[in-house]
Amino acid sequence: MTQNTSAYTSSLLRLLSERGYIHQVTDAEGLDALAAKQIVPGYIGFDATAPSLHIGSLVQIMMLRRLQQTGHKPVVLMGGGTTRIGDPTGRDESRKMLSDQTIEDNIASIRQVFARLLTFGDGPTDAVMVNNHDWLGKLGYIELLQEVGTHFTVNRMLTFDSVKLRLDREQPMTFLEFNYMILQGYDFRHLALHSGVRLQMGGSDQWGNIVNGIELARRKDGQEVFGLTTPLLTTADGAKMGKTAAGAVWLNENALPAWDFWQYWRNVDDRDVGRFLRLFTDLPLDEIARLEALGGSEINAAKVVLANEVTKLVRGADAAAAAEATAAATFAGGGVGQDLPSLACPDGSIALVDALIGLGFAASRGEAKRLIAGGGARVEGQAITDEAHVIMLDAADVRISSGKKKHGVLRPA
RNA sequence: GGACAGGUGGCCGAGUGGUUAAAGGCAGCAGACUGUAAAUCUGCCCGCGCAAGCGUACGCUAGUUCGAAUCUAGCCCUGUCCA
Repeated sequence: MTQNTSAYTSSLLRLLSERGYIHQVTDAEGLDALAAKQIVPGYIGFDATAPSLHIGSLVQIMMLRRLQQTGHKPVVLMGGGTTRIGDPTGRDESRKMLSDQTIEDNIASIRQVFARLLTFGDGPTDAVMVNNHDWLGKLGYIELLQEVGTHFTVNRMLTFDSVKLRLDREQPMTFLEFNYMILQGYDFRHLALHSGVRLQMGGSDQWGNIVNGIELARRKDGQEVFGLTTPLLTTADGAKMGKTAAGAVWLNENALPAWDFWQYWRNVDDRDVGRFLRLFTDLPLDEIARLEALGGSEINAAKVVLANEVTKLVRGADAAAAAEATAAATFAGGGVGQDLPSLACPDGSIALVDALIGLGFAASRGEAKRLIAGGGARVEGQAITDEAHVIMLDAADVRISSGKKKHGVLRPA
């Protein structure tokens, strides 16, 4: 779906299109015209199932940022109400329910990240955060059926991918989950009616849900609203973004240290560098084109830029600088950096096995031993293959490594 | 409520009484090669233990058996069809 950029007159669609955010738009010309003449309030919904979003949501967050950058108004919709139901999209099993308190806590925690990337306030293009529990929670069942239920046919609902997937796999889909798309449609209509929102954006898997909302707004209120989706973001080797060995790449600092966050971007596949720079940084396009063109091992310089820029946006400039310095000291200098995970060793000695576990490089003693036996454990850069090895510490820090990328420090307290 | 089919390690998926801590694949970890990349090849991949070994594990519970993931009964859960 790559429209030619020059066809757009609004800076919003031009920017989104140039940087690779657009997969589908319901009415590109209509939206373009609207964005060219007025402030378009646009929203994206986010789940509140965890205390932090991960980088799978970063495209959406960045899209809200682009919206604001081009003079429009971002609306962050927290799914306080819909999280109580659970989005069946992309899931082949039901998800367990969360308590109200957990959901509220999650929303508060997630909010911190948005505050870094968007400017909140009361001005016409300031971002606002809303919670759909505020209106969904008030809806009675009968009321919901009357208001919304009459505009959805089961025939149509059954054709949605999220539903078909379950049915095809002969997995259960509860009636509760089946209602998710109705509520999401209701959100759009509600925001269009009460907050002047004209655009919903989201991942390509949200297309169906978005279209539902558009139809609902049109049928109930005669309101014309628009939808836009981003391409499904996978890494060059086809994996969904945001999952790594250790788990998800969380946006919140307390869920994932800045060092690990920075490292994720530093280790991105060569083929992803340009695309990620466009999506996840504010660097100008010609600068990105230059970085992307770097060949061979020079592309590593571009990866450092990517890691720095993204970390700066999400975690702050200090975090980015510290991570870069640590990387330089650790990988180029063969020393240790401040940001590496560390373990205090007050006793003056520690078994290598315990050090590996303490630093989080191994989950059990057996795993640590296997790592050592396989030649993957290093002390001060020297591979140690003796499982019973004990490290003696004097005054200085000792550098422990698992493989080539994971490094940590033992501090003699 | 009835009939039938199922519930195996992070995921997929073999396995119908002992040689099964459970084939194979994916994911993951490490080694080699490199550029903290990809691809490829090699090793590892439940826990404790130096080890012999021990402990857990095939939906849950109770049985049959010298011995069960495999057989029996009850229960829970899921799917398909019927009411």
